[in-house]
Amino acid sequence: MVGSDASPQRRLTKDDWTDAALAAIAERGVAAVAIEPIAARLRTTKGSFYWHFANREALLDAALARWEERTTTDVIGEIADLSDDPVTLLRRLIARVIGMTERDAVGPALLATAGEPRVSSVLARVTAARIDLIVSLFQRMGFPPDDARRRALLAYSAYLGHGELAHSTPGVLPADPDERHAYLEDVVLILTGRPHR
Amino acid sequence: MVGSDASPQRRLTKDDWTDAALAAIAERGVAAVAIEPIAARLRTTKGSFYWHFANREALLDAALARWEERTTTDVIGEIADLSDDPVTLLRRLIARVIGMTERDAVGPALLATAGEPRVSSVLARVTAARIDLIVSLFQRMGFPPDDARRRALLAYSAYLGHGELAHSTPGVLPADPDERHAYLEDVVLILTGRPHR
DNA sequence: CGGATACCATACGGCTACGTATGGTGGGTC
DNA sequence: GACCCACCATACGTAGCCGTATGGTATCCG
Repeated sequence: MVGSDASPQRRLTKDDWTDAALAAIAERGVAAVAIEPIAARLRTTKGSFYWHFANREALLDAALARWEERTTTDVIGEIADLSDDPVTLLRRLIARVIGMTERDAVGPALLATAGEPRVSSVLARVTAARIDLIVSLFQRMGFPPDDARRRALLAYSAYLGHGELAHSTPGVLPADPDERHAYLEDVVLILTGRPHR
Repeated sequence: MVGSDASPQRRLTKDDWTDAALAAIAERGVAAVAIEPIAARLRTTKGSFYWHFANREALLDAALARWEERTTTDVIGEIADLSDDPVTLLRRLIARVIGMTERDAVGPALLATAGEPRVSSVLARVTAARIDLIVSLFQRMGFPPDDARRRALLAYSAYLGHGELAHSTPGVLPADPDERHAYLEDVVLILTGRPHR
């Protein structure tokens, strides 16, 4: 349920195929990047595909590259406004996750296929960039570097895990908007709070 | 890298096939539960498989059931000794996760295939059981029910996410044992600490 | 030691996906 | 209006996997 099924009768571009591949990944995993099924969804045939791409691998690479770019540029670039105070930024970052129950399902799908080298290298870059951003937020809150890194790891783990929950068993997450907001506030307080001695 | 490839020349049991299927899931996802490749790994043929099982679905069901049983019995039963104090239990629970870098990779693989009904029902049960356990821990620490549930959600999200990180990009996690221990202590303190006003 | 039963190998047909080859078609350009 | 080239459909051969059918071997049991 991402890019829908495309209009019937117009010419396709390389990007149409890439988007369809990402939609397939989001729905049924990397293994679902198969030319003929996607062609059927796009209401075209392999003939179109093999004009735009050399083979299946090329399509997968293009999809991964597109996701990497979108993910890093959008999320990180949009958040890291660095004019606001770090707690606000962290809250915004977390809200972005908690807010959308229907998240981008590509990330989870890729995590499951971390075995493939192509996938794992993309994942490594995206993960590192995101964690570094969160580390910098905690540092700007006054946490010493080691402490900041541990908190960032915890925060990012929670981010990933929340995504998995939303995608796999959304029933356990708060459905009511008020509860979601309370949860968000609680998470921020817990992650930013100095523990009692 | 779980069950290795089995000895060459003895008779196989149903459980041998089930274990091999779980190993396949751990390595390459649910889609890797394919009879002929697994048969090759077990150094036998489909003839063996179709004597023990009706079809591929039956094998997948058996593998999922086995994982569910192992997961709930082992982890929950072993932790929920309920004689110790809840903070110790939580620490033990978290340590079990942080401790093994090489985790059981079946969980992450299943999360990725939450689309399939068979997978999702197993996941729902396991997830609910685990979260309920953690909720009870926080309640026994004195947190009111709503608060306890939110903290449990955060803790379980972190659990899942940590597993994903360990499985996909272990490089970002602390490698040094001392650092791992410091991380564990920090996580416990953060998750159990009352936030400052 | 002869038969029955449990377990396995092999061969087959059907399906689906990959990749290639080759022949359309339609919208720009002179 | 002839042409060309970007773009697509169709047909083909190959390969991997499913599920069935059927025959083979090993082990137990009387």
